[in-house]
Amino acid sequence: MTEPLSADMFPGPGCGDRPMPFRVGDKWTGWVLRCLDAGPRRFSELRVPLHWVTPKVLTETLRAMERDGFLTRTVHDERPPRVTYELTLLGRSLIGPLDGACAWAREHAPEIAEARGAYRS
Amino acid sequence: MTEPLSADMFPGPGCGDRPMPFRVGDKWTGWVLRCLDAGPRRFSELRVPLHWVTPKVLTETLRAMERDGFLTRTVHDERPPRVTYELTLLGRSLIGPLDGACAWAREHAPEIAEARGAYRS
DNA sequence: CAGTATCCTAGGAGATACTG
DNA sequence: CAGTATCTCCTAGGATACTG
Repeated sequence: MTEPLSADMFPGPGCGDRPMPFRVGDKWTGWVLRCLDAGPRRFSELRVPLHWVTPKVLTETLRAMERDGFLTRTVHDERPPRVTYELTLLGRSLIGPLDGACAWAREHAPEIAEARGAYRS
Repeated sequence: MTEPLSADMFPGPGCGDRPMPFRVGDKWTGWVLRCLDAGPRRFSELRVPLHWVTPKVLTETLRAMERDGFLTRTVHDERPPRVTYELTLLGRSLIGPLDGACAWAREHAPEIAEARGAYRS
């Protein structure tokens, strides 16, 4: 059994505002990758840490990732309905570069902030 | 003396259309990084390989990179005017993750293409 | 529960033309 | 040479409400 995802797994919508010069796929793809890293999740589980993403946009993100072969969408024939999303091997292979990007950001974000502060005109 | 940049250094505008789930900064930031990798370049030099980017957009890209401390812009007091762009250490530090992203794309692009082809609905 | 259906808007990006 | 100045357009993304 995988641990439940925390509602404050990510600091907030502000994440996207930090000086992060890397982007994986669509705006929320990176966060979804993180959420699915530990195992399959259902839609409502993803909505917990990503509560600042509307269901429409989350659906779009998930569909795009499915289309590109990053994850599989499984509809379980139950009542109430249960749908789970799980990373494919291809999707997992994105984690490496994603970690690289995050490491870069963690290391260099202060320099960007400083450069922005010093920038005039 | 650095080698001149080739007009077909990049396949074409289609580059951006290939399944490339990574993005560094703005749309053309990655390409500019590549162009400046070998040494400082002037505006018109950059326009050679990036001839499918309008001057306005290229300027915007360069200004954003300058603002974030990725490159320096030097105006030489000459006639005709000469302006050169050069990567900072911070800008150079982006090359590593960029290479990682490109390696990923080179290795996995076929899988994405296949997934897209197989995707129905 | 797991989404759709609508409507709307900001700004990234491009085309075209002009200038210190 | 190294850019500006306008104008325009598109679509990713969001707000809100509803449904099988």
